[in-house]
Amino acid sequence: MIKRVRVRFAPSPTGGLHMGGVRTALFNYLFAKKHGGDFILRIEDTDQTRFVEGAEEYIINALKWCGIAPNEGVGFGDGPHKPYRQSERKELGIYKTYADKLIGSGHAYYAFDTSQELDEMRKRMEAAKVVAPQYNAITRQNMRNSLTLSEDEVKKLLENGTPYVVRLKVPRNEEIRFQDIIRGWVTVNSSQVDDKVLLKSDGMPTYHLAHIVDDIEMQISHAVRGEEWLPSAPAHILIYRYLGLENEMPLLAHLPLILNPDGNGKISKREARFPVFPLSWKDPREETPYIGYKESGYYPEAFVNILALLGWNPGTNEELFSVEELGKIFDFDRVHKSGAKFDPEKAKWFNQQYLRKKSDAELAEAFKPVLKEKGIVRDDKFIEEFCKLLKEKVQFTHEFWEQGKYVFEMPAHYDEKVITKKWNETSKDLYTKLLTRLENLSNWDAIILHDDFALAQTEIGKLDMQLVRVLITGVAGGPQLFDLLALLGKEESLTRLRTALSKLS
RNA sequence: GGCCCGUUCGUCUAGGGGUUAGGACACGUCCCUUUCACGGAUGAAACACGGGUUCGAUUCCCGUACGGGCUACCA
Repeated sequence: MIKRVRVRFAPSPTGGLHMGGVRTALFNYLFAKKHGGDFILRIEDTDQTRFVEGAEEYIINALKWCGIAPNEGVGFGDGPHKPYRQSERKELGIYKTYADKLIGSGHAYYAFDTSQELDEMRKRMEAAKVVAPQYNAITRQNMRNSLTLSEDEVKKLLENGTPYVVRLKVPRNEEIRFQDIIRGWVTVNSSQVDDKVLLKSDGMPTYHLAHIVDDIEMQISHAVRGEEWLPSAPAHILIYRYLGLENEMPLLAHLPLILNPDGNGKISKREARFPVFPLSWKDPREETPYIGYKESGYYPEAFVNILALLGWNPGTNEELFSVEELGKIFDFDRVHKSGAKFDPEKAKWFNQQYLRKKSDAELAEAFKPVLKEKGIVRDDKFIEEFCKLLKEKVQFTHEFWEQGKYVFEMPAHYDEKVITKKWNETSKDLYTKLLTRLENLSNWDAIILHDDFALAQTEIGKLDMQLVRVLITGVAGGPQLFDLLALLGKEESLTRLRTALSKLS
């Protein structure tokens, strides 16, 4: 029997969703698309101490912006397995049922140790030169739990309402072998796995129990998550096994991490010199908000394209893909094992590629707010023409202004380098003659201007086109000069030329 | 420290027992353009190291080095 593909993205609402998380969501989404399956959003809010206001909403909005919306789950209409928020599922007693089952079969036990007692145990272990103190098959023998306490004592403690956790009883020395879709077979000895807490003293499940219960109940076919989960996967295998669900458990896929471009480690939101969040994120606990890809001028399709190629590739030389295309060709067999350093420079290039695919009208529409903000009024046709001229020069919409503001404003000063080099005592006379010629020109379009300039050179002397450009715009570079003159129009162009001539005397 | 995972140009990567080790970003040069950019061409640039296995290893195996992850009543 082949299971229907059902994958989930299951973040914790502990902050803004960063690009690594989005990439995990994306790969889940693409895999679901590829196999015509379901993509589910589950909110894993089992840690009440780390809950952050607005995080859940942010996650939902970010997925929407990226165009990788789940078809089931929190914020996306729920579905047959609702609720999809673990805190709500806990109220239903779902997790306790499974925990009780494990206790019943002797694979889990109650532990009454206080955090102080746990600290003391760790200190003792460290003093005894144990490098990694663990609550495990050895140390649990000296702790206060239902394995060391008598049945009566345990009963009494429970009746008295003594706080307890439920721990997984991990065997002392047993090979645990499991297959990962991306990494192949992984073998770990159970001596390396601690007796993981399954149910916390506040009654909430930990991730380890909760995700397993939910993946089973929600009929998840593939558990796709970051590499940071690989070390705890053996414990998860044990839980499935002790629950008698090993044959029903989802296939595992551990994704490589996205690494910091310079130096090492996972991308850090604090130190990064590039956006790490898709949308800007204001953490209620912090002063300054983080600016997002959206606010930095990235198109969602570019952002998604960048992410898709971090740790995966199509096996061809093509690099530009829409989400739809990716959903047809993506699969785990071409996902890497090793982490990928993120390159902000290449990210910009991707955005440029998408910007250039936009029509002049679309670009103009996006640029209008900038003009409006500056109090500049121009008709649509003018703005479109402007965008057409400058689109080859920009990577982001906001650069239209930086690159071409001289179209909308009279030059305040003239590029010094060019003036120093090219403006001499004969210039004023020469360009005044040019001005006179242009005043008499009846047609003002790029081709006519081009021809007339050529002709002018034979009649009034050699013109320096870059100098002309500087007289008109103030800056040394820009789009085709004749196109630019045509865009400015005769009156504006000549006014600028006159102004320059008088200022430069 | 221990455990797990990894390692092809600076970066993202293709490839995979016999290749001039391919592409993209960034960088250099040239062409196009009466400027800049775009585009085109081109250059520099990589199989971490040491042992095996093999006629032959960048490719397979083992070590080492390096990188990363994990090592909570966090996910």
